[in-house]
Amino acid sequence: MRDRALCAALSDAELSLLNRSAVRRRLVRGEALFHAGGSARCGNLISGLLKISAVDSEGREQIVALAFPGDFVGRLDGSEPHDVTALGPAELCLFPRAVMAAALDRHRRMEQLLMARTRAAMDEARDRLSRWLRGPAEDRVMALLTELAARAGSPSFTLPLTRGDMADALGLTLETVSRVMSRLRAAGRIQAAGRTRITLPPA
Amino acid sequence: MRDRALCAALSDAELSLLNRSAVRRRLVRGEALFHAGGSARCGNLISGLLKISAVDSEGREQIVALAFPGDFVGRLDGSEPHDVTALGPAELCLFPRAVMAAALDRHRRMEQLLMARTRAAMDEARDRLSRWLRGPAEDRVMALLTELAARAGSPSFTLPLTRGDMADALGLTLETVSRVMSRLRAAGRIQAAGRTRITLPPA
DNA sequence: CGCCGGTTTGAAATCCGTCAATTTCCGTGG
DNA sequence: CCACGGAAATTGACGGATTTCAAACCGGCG
Repeated sequence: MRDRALCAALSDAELSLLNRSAVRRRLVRGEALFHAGGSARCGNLISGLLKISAVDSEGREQIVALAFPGDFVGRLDGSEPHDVTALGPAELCLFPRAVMAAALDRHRRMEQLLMARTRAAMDEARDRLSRWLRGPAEDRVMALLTELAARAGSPSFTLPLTRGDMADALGLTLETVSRVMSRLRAAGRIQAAGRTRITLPPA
Repeated sequence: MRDRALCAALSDAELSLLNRSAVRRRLVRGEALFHAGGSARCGNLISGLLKISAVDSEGREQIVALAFPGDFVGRLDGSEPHDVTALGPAELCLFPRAVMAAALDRHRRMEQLLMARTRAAMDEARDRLSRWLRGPAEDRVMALLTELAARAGSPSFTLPLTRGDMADALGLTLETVSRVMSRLRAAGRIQAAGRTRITLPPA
């Protein structure tokens, strides 16, 4: 994990120093890590999957990003504009903001890594604008499934989101997602064992 | 302008040094600054408005961001994943990538400014996910107009986008945008003189 | 004056959202 | 081990909003 996280920039000595203020945290499905408004901590996702979401004025939830293992979560300035919630069992390594900020200040390489990640997150958000939130529902669902397969590193994977979560991510309703999944299965564009075991044909 | 751009971090001497490799560029409406794939330059938008867009497999364009005066455009690593096009007459100050990268390497403050901007751009993209690309067409159009009014610093402004551009930004069709604009005008939710002079009522 | 890009408007078809009824899955307790 | 309960998912019907296709309109510029 360490090589995937920001800590890759640190020496062993520095790492153990940082680790003294580290807090391990485990979440279960649906448990909130942060709420919109602020947080005193930030850190890395070790395992599991998080959703980063906003709730609009009508009370509907929009997922603006997913966090995968190795991703940095939280803000250095404590301004957390979104809710961050576990989609399943998840494990994190958290630090007080001040500690993280000091580490970044000390290690330029670490700061550059964070910069690169932020850029990547921006590109991902923009990508989603074009690939997940336009066009017919079928295309959106396929785009999401394709992304998850890519992240899983295999065309066969366990779907970590409920239909409702998928709907919130894609800007659709739960029912539409369900119908589309059924249609995709019937058309042979995906294979499904149970409700969460998905396989994408080579195509 | 300088105080709004990254150069705010530089001393006069450093600035004049940097300026020796600066290139001024003017664009007319529809003229491309970058094409998806790569570019050798990056810099600041001085005046005018740019659209940053991707073209999907069906040939439709999705605007993933707008660039306003003072915004940084281009990438330090040359990987430009989007098309960047002028929405109207625009003026830029460009540098070779290597020069910009060296300046950032030398001036930590400048690098931090760029970092802050990248974060802001990410938040903006995520915001748009929830505010521009879901809900009824009327809400989306109003959200765009409100944003433009805020950027213009006045409830009365000249619409810099064609109906087609608005549609590409909002994930709608040109016709729907036109219909919605007519409806909004009829309902008194906006005032329009000619096709581009817009005024938003105080609300 | 007439072209042309941009815009408006219309009518029909389609897709998606809403409301509502079932059904499936899965963990829990008997 | 099975039955039960509830959450998640599926499916159906219907209405409305948006897209699509098509035609007409406006305004600037050669």
